[in-house]
Amino acid sequence: MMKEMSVKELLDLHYGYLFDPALLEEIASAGKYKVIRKGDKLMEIGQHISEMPLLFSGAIKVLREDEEGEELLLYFIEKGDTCAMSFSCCMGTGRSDIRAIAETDSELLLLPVNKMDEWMVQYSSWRAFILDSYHTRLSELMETVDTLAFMKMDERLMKYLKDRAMVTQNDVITTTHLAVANDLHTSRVVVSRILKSLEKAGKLELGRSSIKVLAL
DNA sequence: ACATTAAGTGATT
DNA sequence: AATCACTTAATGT
Repeated sequence: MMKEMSVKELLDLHYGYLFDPALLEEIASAGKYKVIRKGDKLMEIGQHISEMPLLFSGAIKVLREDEEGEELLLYFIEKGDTCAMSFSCCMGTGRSDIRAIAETDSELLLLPVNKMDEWMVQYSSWRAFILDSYHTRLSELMETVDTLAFMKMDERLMKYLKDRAMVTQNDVITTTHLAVANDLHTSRVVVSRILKSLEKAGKLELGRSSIKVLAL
């Protein structure tokens, strides 16, 4: 239906109001446009980072891993967002602390870190954007910490499902209880039990490999 | 038809 | 909330 858009057009559409024309031009020429499919891995723990993603559409899931290789979901990066963390990561160790996987099909632009550095001093709009992104990421991280520390498993699960429905723009989540358990760092049995009780409470509808969130 | 994977459940810690 | 053990149900080949 929609005609193919050039990178520049996509940039103008999603970020035009944020950056000044000169910067938009630079971003368009320096960035590498990429389309990724659901489930694709964007970043692995320990992998070297030399680029920062700028999301046009879709959502990226950011995970942490413990010593035994068990995962834990940190947060989602949505369209119009970026991961400024990768910037500081490059300045420091240069290696990723996290794993990033596409939650949905997504379009993004990869920006080389050295360029970002230049833009920081040249463009105040870029500086403001990075700072704001930093703030957003930190807030989300703190929210995750709160969730982990203060909420019970059933509340955590419900929040997780709502978040996931939100970023995918879809109240039906296609996943397995096992996959959910891995994201929340718990066991499948626990997830199955809580999901059942949430269904009885009328908050969900369960199917094989699908969960429909009703209480949005 | 058979094997595999997803989900449900009681009992125990 | 986690783990074990076992069952049932849906799906893939």
